[in-house]
Amino acid sequence: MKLMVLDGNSIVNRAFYGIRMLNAPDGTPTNAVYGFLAILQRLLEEEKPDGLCVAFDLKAPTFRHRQYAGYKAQRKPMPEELALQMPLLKEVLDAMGIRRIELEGYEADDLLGTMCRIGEQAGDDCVIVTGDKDSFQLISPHTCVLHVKSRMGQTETIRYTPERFSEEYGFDPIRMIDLKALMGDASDNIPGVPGIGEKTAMELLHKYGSLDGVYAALPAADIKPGVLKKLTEGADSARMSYSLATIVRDAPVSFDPEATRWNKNWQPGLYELFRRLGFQKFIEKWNLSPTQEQAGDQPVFTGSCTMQELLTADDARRAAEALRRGGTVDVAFEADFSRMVFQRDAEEDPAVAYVLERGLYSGDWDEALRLLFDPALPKAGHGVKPLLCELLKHDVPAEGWVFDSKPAAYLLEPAAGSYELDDICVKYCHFRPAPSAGDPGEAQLSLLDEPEDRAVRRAYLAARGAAVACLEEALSARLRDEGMWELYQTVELPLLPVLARMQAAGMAVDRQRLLDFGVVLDGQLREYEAAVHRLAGHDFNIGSPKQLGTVLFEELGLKAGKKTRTGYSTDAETLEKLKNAHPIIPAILSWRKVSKLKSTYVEGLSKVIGPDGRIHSTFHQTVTATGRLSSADPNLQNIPIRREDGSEIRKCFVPRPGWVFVDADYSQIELRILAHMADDKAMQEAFASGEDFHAVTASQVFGVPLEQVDHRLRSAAKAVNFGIVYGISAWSLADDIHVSTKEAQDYIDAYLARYHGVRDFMEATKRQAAEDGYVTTLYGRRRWLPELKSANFQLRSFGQRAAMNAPIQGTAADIIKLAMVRVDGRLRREKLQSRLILQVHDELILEVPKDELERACAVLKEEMEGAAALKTKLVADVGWGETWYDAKK
DNA sequence: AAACTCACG
DNA sequence: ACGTACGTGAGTTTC
Repeated sequence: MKLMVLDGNSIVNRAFYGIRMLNAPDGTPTNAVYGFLAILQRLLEEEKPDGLCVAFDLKAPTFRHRQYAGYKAQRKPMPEELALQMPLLKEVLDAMGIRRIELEGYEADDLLGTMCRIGEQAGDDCVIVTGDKDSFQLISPHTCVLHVKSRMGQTETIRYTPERFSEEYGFDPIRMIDLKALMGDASDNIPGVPGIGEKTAMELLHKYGSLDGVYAALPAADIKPGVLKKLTEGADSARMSYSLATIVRDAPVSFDPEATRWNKNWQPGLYELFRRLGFQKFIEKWNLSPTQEQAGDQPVFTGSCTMQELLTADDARRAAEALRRGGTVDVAFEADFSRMVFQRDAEEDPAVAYVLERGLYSGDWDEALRLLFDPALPKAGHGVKPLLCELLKHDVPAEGWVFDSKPAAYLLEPAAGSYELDDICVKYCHFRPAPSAGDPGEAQLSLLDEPEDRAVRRAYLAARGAAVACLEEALSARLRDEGMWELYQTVELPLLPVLARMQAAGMAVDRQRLLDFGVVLDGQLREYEAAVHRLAGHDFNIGSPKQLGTVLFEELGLKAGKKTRTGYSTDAETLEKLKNAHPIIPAILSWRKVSKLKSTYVEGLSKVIGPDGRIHSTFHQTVTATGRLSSADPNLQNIPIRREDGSEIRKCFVPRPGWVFVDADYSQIELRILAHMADDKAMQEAFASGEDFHAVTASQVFGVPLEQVDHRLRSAAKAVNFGIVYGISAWSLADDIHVSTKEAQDYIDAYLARYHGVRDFMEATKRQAAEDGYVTTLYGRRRWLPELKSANFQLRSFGQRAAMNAPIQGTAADIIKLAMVRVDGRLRREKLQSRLILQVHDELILEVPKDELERACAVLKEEMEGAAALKTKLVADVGWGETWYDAKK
């Protein structure tokens, strides 16, 4: 059988520091337990062990041979939040029916060692899961270690087999004991040989194989005199350390691998326990249900009402008339728009829901839509953008929408990831929308799986409509409380129809030109491929980083740079450094570049050209943490431009015949926002001078006259400017511009000294973020930063950088969104045919009839520059042309 | 599904 | 001491 044994203490520790603070509804901290379960769940899926057992430390004042005076004395006490969770974890494991083991006076390691020995002797394969490296000495042909690491809040495991271990350490796993005997381990209070660190210890072991080998060779060995002295003097300590580092493999336990067999043998009370802890995810994941009655966890709201089918044009007219007499009309619809439900949002009795179904309606469908989506009718819904696009396809105006719960929920929690109506309804209104039981068709919850059940679906839609009404009240109040009501009313909500119109309009593509370019790329691709294969001496898949790594770093013996988890890093930055080391490198870089252009852009874009010859991207309004839009299917916000040969793609984007593109981008909008928000006079002056901003920065920061700022100096200043916006650190700036960390720190210091307004602003922002748990933009958009409270250094640092970046990036997002609303509104008010078709973060693109060119350019520039009155005036640079490439040039 | 790489602001 | 630039989406390979 396959036996999996886990180091409970070590894993829970990793989980605690790796996962942000979580609490059960009653306030009990749960992040460590949650993290442990997340890891366990993944391991169960990936490893599919037959048996499993979790070992825990149980320290007691009894004698044990690994103990000596002061052992573990230096280890910091467990934080209270974690200590509280230990009994909880054990309770959870018991309820899950998972065996655990602990023994007075023994550490988890010893129990793991003992269990694996017994398992191996019984012919089992063992997998040890731990976050410590101590257990590496247990690795054998039948025992491997899964090492749990957490980085950037994500946990991952690395499998150490004897081969993998030897590859990394250069000696056998059992020599791990020797290594520790030499270098010691502060966290385990193993002294080792004083003065010998990891490097020296590794070197010695590589040379002499073992601790005994080192001391056997000692007198005559070619060891540096200093090291020799330390080894001689530390001999006793080394011996003692050796025995301290040796894991016990015969702890007095009666362990039977068979008794650990596990197959989801849940114990009674597991559901209740998970519910109490708020582990909804695991309840769903493992399909747990309450053992007894224990009806649903949320009150169910049915939105019960009288259904009225709309079958004829007359029905539709009458319904529209009736709806006009209520307040807001709540609309719910099927994803394919084949069925829609309209309800009056008022405490009217009896409540009526009008049902419009494509299959049942006898009149002209488009006319029905026009009647029921009358711009004069105030309407509300959830996630209505797709509906608006559909309406536009039918020439029905997308106007008169007064509320959409999806962008509202997004503003309240922009990092939530998903805003399903049911979920936010539970969250903000404390009920789950469900069909009413009294409706025709005896709607049952279980029937929800049967979409063909018309009555159930209608009732469900009615419940959704009712939910929207409740959400409007709840979310509006929350938005007001949190200072985002105006942002919602003046930016997000009005933007909705603008985005819908952009999506519906799409952007035309010169398919032939795209395909021709594809043929050119194909030729290049073959050339580069042949060159790479020839230089490698054989064929292989250049697109496989794994194979590429083997060829470069093993066969050709090039010097590997940084490593990734799974092997050698082969990204462009790494290869760039090797450019002169071997002629294969430039060929690979060229292949990569061409291959990317071909597959992502030529092929990717060709695939999504619609029957109308245009590409209709989706602009997501509820995705980014900062308030930006994102674009998908396809992503039109990452079309090449930076490199010469990539911009050929932009030449394939063309307006309809007789029209042109007008393109405008904000000049340095983020830095202008920074100058304004930080109220930094020096930076504001730099902008006011009208000179090249990065050059002025260079001049001011490095104390050089403007005329003497050369390219190198300007580049450095530009990098610092970017770094400041991203939440800078010397380490990463150094990495980016290839200078020493000290030099980078000097640049930053000089910058912040010159722009002390920026320095104060960043400090104030960080302090504010720590106090409030969130940061805001100029217009009140919020980003929550739970990472700031993390016990994990990396996560916390990330939170601080995000805290500095979000107000700037987010304010830029606010401004361009407002600009979009203004541009769209003005074009329509002035009865121009020109239309907004694309946004790329700081850039807007219009499709414009040639005779409107001048007007459109003026409108675009004015509305963009006038979108915000900053102390540092906004500047938009406008261009136009027959292709996207030409318009931006 | 996750990892890697790379396109954009 | 710790080790990352901020924000996205897509194609390919590998597990």
